[in-house]
Amino acid sequence: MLDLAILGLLSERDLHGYEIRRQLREHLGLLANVSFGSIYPALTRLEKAGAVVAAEGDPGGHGRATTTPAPPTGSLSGELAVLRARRHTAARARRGRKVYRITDAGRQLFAELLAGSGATDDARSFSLRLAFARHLAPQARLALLERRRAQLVQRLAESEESRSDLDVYARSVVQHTADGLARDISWLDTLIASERAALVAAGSEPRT
Amino acid sequence: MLDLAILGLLSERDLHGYEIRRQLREHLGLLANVSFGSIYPALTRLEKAGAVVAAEGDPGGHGRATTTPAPPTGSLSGELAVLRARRHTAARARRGRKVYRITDAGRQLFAELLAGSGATDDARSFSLRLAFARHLAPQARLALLERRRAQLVQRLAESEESRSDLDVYARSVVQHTADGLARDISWLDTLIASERAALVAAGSEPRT
DNA sequence: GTCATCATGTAAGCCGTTACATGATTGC
DNA sequence: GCAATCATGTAACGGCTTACATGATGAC
Repeated sequence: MLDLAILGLLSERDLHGYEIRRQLREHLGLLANVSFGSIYPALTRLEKAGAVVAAEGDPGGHGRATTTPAPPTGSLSGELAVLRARRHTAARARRGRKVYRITDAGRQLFAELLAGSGATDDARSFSLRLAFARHLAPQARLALLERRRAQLVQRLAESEESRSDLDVYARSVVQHTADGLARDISWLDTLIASERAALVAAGSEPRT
Repeated sequence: MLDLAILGLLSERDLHGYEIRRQLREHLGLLANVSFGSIYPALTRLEKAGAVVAAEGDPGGHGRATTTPAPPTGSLSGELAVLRARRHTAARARRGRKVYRITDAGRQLFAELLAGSGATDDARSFSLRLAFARHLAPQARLALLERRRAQLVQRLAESEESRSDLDVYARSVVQHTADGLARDISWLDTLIASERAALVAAGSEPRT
């Protein structure tokens, strides 16, 4: 889950750990309070797995040529980010600030996590995927939404079948949860509808 | 969190682990899929802490007098539960089925967890507390609701202040989340209002 | 006689947290 | 020179999950 978020952010621009956290907690409210104790190990893990590479942020003038000597393959925004990050620090050595760049393998991993054969169960995981849905093929996007919808419908059904001998408070909680499910479902319905419309507009047949 | 749930269920009737799980996943949809690997260790922990005592469910006729020889202190429902559990098995030894009963220490722990000086942060924890709010003093109940309300209001404010350069999907997620927060807040408002009304009806001043 | 359900437990591991330790840079 | 913020990391631990191991009972 964290991996997905990190790769998602990195697939837009190169970032260092501290920045990643900021984006996570401001930008997306989802993973509101992920801590450094989470992020840094995650980055290390991803680096070992070859999903990202780290470039030391100018540690004294002897170059940022750690692994990738700035390949021209579409990473213009990445280079800009590095510059931006270095901007108001001029050329000073700002402590080993490691700027991470996603690799091709990383992009592939990201795609896999996003498509997510692995359990889409929880709300956070789904929200996160949806937040990055832009990187998904239209059909995959639609599939994601529909899978989620099916889950919620099922849960709603289950919650309805056992409205038993609860007291006021428990009942209120259960009811509110059910209402929330219904609301989520109709939200998904609008999203699904607009995805369908987009698919139709693009010319292909959107039948499930 | 699990401890709270378990103690809450046990404070209503004596139960064995398997039953606890059932109640959790049917009754309350909250902790939908807690697994045995969670529950049994939790029970063991609680037993060690003296919060519950276990009575072997008739393991051959040599008595269920493990720790408490059925004290007359209000545990009538507990005894009934044991009988109910044994009912359709007649007098057969149904494998060491451990029926747990909450102790006075357990009730106290339950009260503490319910009042919750410890972080009320997450939705699950709050919902769980509210579901057991019946066991709370009216003022504590109100305090719980208002604390939660304050949290949500703050989160909503934070989410509003950073509606930045997100794409359609991310924006939709953020917006939907914010809507959910607003909805939760107005739900809490109705609950708070009815708690206030109850307090007034009971004769005391509900200021704060 | 075998399958579903009831029933309890252990072990390994994931994913994340808090707390700790360190240090550089900027602004006052 | 001191505090706030930026920046990275480690260690210990918490809570829950999955998978595994075991066995009794009842229904068909």
